[in-house]
Amino acid sequence: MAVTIRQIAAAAGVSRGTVDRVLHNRPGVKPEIAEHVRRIADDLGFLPNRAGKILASRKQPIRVGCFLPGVGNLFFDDVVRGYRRAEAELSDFGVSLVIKNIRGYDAKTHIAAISSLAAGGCSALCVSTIDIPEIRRTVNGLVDSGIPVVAVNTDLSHTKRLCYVGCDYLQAGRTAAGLLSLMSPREPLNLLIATGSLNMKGHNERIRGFSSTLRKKEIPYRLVDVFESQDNDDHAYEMTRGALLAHPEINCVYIVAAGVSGVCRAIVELGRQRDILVLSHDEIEPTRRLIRDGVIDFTIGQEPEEQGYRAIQILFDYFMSDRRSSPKNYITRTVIKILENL
Amino acid sequence: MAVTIRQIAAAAGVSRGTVDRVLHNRPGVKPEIAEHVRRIADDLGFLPNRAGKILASRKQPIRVGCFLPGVGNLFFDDVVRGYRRAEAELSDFGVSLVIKNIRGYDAKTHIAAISSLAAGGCSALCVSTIDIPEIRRTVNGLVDSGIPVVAVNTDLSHTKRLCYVGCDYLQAGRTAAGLLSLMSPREPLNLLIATGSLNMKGHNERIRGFSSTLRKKEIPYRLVDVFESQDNDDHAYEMTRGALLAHPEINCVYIVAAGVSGVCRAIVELGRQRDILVLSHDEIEPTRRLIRDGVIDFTIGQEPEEQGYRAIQILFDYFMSDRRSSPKNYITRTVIKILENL
DNA sequence: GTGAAAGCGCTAACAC
DNA sequence: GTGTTAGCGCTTTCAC
Repeated sequence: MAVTIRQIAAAAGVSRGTVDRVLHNRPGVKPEIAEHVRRIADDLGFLPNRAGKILASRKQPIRVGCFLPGVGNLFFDDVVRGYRRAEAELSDFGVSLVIKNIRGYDAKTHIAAISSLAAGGCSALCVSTIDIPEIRRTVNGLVDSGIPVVAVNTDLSHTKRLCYVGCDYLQAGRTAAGLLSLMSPREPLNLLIATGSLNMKGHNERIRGFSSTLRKKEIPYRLVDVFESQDNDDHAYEMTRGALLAHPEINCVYIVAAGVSGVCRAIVELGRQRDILVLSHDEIEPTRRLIRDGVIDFTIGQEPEEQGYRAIQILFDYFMSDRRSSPKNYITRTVIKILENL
Repeated sequence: MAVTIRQIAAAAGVSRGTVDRVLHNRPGVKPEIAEHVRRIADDLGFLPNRAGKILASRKQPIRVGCFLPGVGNLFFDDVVRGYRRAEAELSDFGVSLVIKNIRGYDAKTHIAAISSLAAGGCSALCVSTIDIPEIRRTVNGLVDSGIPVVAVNTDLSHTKRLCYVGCDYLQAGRTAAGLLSLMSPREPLNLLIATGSLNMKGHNERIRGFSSTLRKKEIPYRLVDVFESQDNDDHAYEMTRGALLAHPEINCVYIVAAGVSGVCRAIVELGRQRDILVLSHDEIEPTRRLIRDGVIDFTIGQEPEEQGYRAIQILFDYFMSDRRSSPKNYITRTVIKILENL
């Protein structure tokens, strides 16, 4: 049986209260006693028991605020599912969530929402937002005021966020190209890239990974056109249609982010789904349907549910370790999905 | 705050002890009172708090015995890793493991090992074994004597095992073929199949899924040869070498189970790695190396670590729910791995 | 500064 | 049959 705080107290000849004070670096213990207790705890290899900790700490429940721009973006539904699953598992341990789901990428709106979560009494935050200076400042401010923040799905570079939980965008792009190269196309690739936004670092990294791997594998390709869908299917449809009509030689469409339905609608309407290779990222229901319908050949996923789930687990562990743990980034796997393993 | 056993006791005008007895269907409570308490518990939506339960139940720690034939089979190392990770996470909750790792598939040895785990005071078992009558009988006997058994990686058909935690072999085979079909080979496939054993249901299911999907996709193929590696690399090497020499037209090798290193050694030695498509299952270190070396084109994995981890979690939840939960099978994902997403 | 004690929610041993 | 009580390991409050 593992060593308990009681045994340490007995061995050190002090009370359990004192041991607890020492172990939590709380004031009110004579330095020499503190040192003595610390030594004994170390010698005995003391590791606090989580079950006891959890039960006792129910008096200070943990409220986690989750911010995400998921309205109108099915992708985030899976992240929320992960959040909720973690909440269900940890609710008995005193964890509850407040989820703030908004639409779009307006910086002011994001800052206001994040700040209001913090003001609303959350003990920690999970945020999926844009990596720009104003937001980084906001996040740093929150961390300074004692609210740990986990960056979910999109990292916040050079901030004091606790850690990043999300995918490796570069690897995702590389994987798309790697799989494409295995398919050893007969003719040179005439490529149309439909990205989400050229302002989104993740999207650009996917493209960078994609093209660098194509070059490395010496796959001949020509980039015919690139456009931004702005996460809007109608817009994506128009742009795709225009590009395909203007450039009938296009034989491969790489959908980097949202807009999948729009892009594919154009492809199908022009009767090109048989002769155009279509690759995409992420795995929402419309994407799955398009794979089943034979329009999309494969998609590269990033385990969004796992991202939400892990972020909460990491925060919980962090609190349970007295905010001492300094968790590592958690990078979800790059998942290849084709019809058969959907 | 959730409703506690105390509140039920108060509401029902009885003691906490009585409530506990009712909730656990223990004898010694007048039926009408029991009914009354049950009603109140339902009305209040009582859900026992896991933290409390866990702490209290440390007096009866849970010992799980894990049996697997993993000696000499790297695949099982990952399953064990999953077992150990679950143990580490749950050790504070009173869970400990006894892992019995043996070599080979001799039925008598398996039965002896499994029985000895049960006799050794385990409260539950995880077993990866062969699905044959003698073993099914043994498992049923254990379950009858009150030891729940989870079938890990290989199901035990028509037994009283709690549930199956493992992959979908049929889907794995289908996915291999699906990906192969995306690679749209220029010439008809002349196929060599290297299976583990024709006695292993899982291996056969992979082959069945594989060939049915090839047919469905109308990929022209001819099965040139099939052999059993018996999980032995040297034997696999000899057989592969013989087949390739006898049939130089072979242009695709499907490695269904262990023996990957042996098969690939023959391919490389004969200088055929450039012109033969090589697909495999599972993802052990030699397989990864062979993918990096460009010998294997892709492999289909089954998340073995997740299997071990989940099996323990499921058993723990089962005990925490007073053995009432009757868990569902847990099927791990069919994972496609290529060089870029290894 | 330090010890003693109460309590988190649940279980089980022991009274009556 | 039922109530009471003593923990599980930890935190925190209140005395001294």
